[in-house]
Amino acid sequence: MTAVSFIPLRPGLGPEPLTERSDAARNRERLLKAARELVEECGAEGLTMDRLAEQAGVGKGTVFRRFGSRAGLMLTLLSESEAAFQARFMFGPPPLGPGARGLDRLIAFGAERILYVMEYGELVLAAENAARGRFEAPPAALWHRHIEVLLREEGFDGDPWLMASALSATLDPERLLTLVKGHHITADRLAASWRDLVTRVVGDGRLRHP
Amino acid sequence: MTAVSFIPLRPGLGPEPLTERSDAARNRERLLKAARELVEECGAEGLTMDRLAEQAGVGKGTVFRRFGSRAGLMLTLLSESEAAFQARFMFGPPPLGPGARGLDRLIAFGAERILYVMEYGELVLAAENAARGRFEAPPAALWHRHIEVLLREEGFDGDPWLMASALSATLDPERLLTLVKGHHITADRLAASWRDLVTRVVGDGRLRHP
DNA sequence: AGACTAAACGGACCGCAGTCCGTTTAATAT
DNA sequence: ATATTAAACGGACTGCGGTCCGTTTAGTCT
Repeated sequence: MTAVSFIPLRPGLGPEPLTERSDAARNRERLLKAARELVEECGAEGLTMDRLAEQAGVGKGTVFRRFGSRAGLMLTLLSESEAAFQARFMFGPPPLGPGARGLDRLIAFGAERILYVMEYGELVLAAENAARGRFEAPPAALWHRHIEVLLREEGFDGDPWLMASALSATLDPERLLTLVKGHHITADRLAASWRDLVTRVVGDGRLRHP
Repeated sequence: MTAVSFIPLRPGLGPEPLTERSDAARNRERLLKAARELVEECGAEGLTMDRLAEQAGVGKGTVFRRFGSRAGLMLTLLSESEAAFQARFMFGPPPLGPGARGLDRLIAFGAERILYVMEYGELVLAAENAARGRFEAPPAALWHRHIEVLLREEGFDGDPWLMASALSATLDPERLLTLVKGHHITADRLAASWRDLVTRVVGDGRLRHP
């Protein structure tokens, strides 16, 4: 298994070619500031690339040069909170972080993910499909690996890669948001169902061999 | 539980207000013919509403009047095969249709669904989110119910509605297509993983109490 | 300071889905 | 036949994401 680099995302945060031209840096600041303002007052879906360019006092081409696409921009806006989330389940305290049993970490992971989507829903949704290019590296791949590892840790006897993919699909932001906003399902109920699902999937020994 | 009407979809197939004006009927035929031709030669993603209107020799407004949206059009193009699929799992022979045990029907359902997505993938994808209006009634709701019923039949002790939703998410066309086309997973492997998943979820008695 | 160059810039431009509204027309009533 | 009218029509229009390419400029080299 190859090593997983921490936080593979960061479309436009640090100096990309190691030295960034001053005007580029200035415009990046302007753009991020303007983007946060627009999201603040219009919501994520109210942010259009034209409006962003105008608000930042910058040409439209510059916006796309920097972020590649709208999804890439959203990914950038999310990168801090995503990184924090990643850090918590990779290095944080149990039961989310290492130190707890795999099943418990899985349960905690789902619960936290649900809360995360509740909080950043709009952005997450808008960031979902960043164009494959030299931009973006969506965080989803990391959860997938994470879930797969935890399944293996629990001695999952099956197809851990695909099962991890299936479990990830279950936490899809669009599904979660539809359930919560459209069907008035509570986050607690979602978390309970997730707990039930993963428990059955790992085939909890306490249940199977009482 | 309220009755489920068979084939709630059919945006523009039959005479809608029971008597359809002759020019409307004529244009509907033209549009469907042109749409099928375009999909044939350009694929689903190559079909644009402008091109369709032109090819059919019809104004753009007419296209939208008829189908409501691009997704609505795709839904219409799919309606025959969708109806056939529905008929098979609702009224067809076991193990897909009634007569088999719930778990076996679930397994068969997933396998068939996977094959279906392999075949009509592009269209299914393009049809995914039809606008909520007087158009469309996406088939997804029906599968959800179907899965829920089968879970209950197996004596599922949990939150059958949400679990059915989670299992549906697992069969999401976008996920399946990404897996097959992007990661070269075979349909067989997908079906096997689905089988594994639902077996664990219903908590197969043969496994739990050997 | 002046020349050079690669990078950054910006806005006109494109194709697309979807809307609006003035015009045409099929069916019906007289 | 003619008048009426509700429905269907069609294409100009909007707003969007994304691209292209000629122009400007920051940093460097002499």
